[in-house]
Amino acid sequence: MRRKLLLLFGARSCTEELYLYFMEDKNISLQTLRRLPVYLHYLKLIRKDTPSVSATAIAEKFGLNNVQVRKDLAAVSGSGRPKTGYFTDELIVQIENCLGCASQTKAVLIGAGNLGKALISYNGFADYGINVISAFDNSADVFGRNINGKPVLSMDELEAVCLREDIKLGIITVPLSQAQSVCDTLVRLGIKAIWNFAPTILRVPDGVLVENENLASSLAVLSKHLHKNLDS
Amino acid sequence: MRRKLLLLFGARSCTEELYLYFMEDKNISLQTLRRLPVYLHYLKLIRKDTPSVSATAIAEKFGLNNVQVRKDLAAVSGSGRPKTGYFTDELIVQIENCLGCASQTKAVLIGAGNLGKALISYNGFADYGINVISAFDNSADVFGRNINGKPVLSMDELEAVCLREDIKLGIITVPLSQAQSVCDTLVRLGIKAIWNFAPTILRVPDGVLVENENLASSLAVLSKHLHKNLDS
DNA sequence: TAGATTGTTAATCGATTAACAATC
DNA sequence: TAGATTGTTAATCGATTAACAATC
Repeated sequence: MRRKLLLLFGARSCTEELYLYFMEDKNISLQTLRRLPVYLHYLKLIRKDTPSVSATAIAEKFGLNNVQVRKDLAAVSGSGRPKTGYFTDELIVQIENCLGCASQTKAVLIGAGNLGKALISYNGFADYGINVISAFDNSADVFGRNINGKPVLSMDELEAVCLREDIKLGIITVPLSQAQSVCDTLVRLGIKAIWNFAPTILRVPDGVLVENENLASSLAVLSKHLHKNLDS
Repeated sequence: MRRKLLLLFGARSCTEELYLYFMEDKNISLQTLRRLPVYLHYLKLIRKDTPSVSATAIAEKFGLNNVQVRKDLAAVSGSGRPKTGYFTDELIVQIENCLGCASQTKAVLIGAGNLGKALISYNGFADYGINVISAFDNSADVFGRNINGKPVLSMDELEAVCLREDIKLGIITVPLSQAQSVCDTLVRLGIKAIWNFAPTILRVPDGVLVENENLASSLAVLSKHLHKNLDS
């Protein structure tokens, strides 16, 4: 697809060309987007020994359908070659570009309980260009402390920090009862993407994306599977 | 559905009836299963003030389609009444039964890094009948310590514990590089369900369920959404 | 009775997979 | 050239939504 657009280049105005370019890039399916980081990690692991890799080999590695992998890669690359496959280094760069790993996105985390503390201590965010600048929590246990070099501030300071730093991403790790009201506050402060760990579905206006990391939902699936086997 | 089966009761043998009962119970769609805990939490919250609740009201609360909620509830309840809706307490019990909240499932956790520590400190598992009995890690930092009253044991002891306690659920919070080999070990020790936090897709034989809590995938979705908005 | 609500059947939508043509 | 591999078009599958009949 990308290749075709580049061939067309020159026949259209530059603006129109760029528009089409971005439009198409946006149409990556949600499921594809979720698989791309898996491929990316794997490719980084094998890059030293394996200069080129085929979709078939990746599919084999993860037990996926090879057409699925090829479609996923086609969405970001378009530089695969029959017989050869894809150049590993090239593919890594293309996936990273698609995911926006190079950019720096500042984020805040609300709720410094066990899970919140673990997340702020986790250093894997940087790989995706995400930088959690501070946590917010009113509880006396954590308020004022430093975790992983990041300050835990009072909720009173949330507004000032969000506006000053132009924060676009919020991570919610508060208990269920506070989740929706924290969410509403974040939206009011201009946040455009929310990573929600509370076991609920948050209501947000159009243009704000919520990604639910609902541990309860996963537990339900696992628990059900175990009981299914017991029943039969 | 359930109601129909109960009406048929007596016309069939008891064994056949029970078989059908469990078969149908198993066919709850994956997505429905993921939403049930969300409803359950909400119902518990409102049970005091709200003796009965309609699917429409629940749908409204979470911004879902009301037919979807009704289908979800039909899968576990079948006791809804036109005009009234569902009795809150009854619905809670029915969802809990479906999810197997009452039973006790023992689990082990492999990898007591930041995330592993947070999960073992999290007390919400009990709500789903899951009891993490111990963590396993060879790192000198954590090995031999107690976290939230649960011992962190050496990996050498994993086999003995799994077999002795008849463990069916394993939680993987090790780094990517060790994830598949830990998974293989757990499968060999008879584990039937795996909750995987490593950013990869694990390969398992038929009959073993893997639930991926891939933080990298979620970050990819969030990161992409933020960049989409910047581009346009 | 009238109206709110349930539950079911059919239509739509998105994602996966199968079949096949194109290419190095 | 022959064969491996890509990329595309069509078929399938599961989940969501719309339309409607049933019920208290």
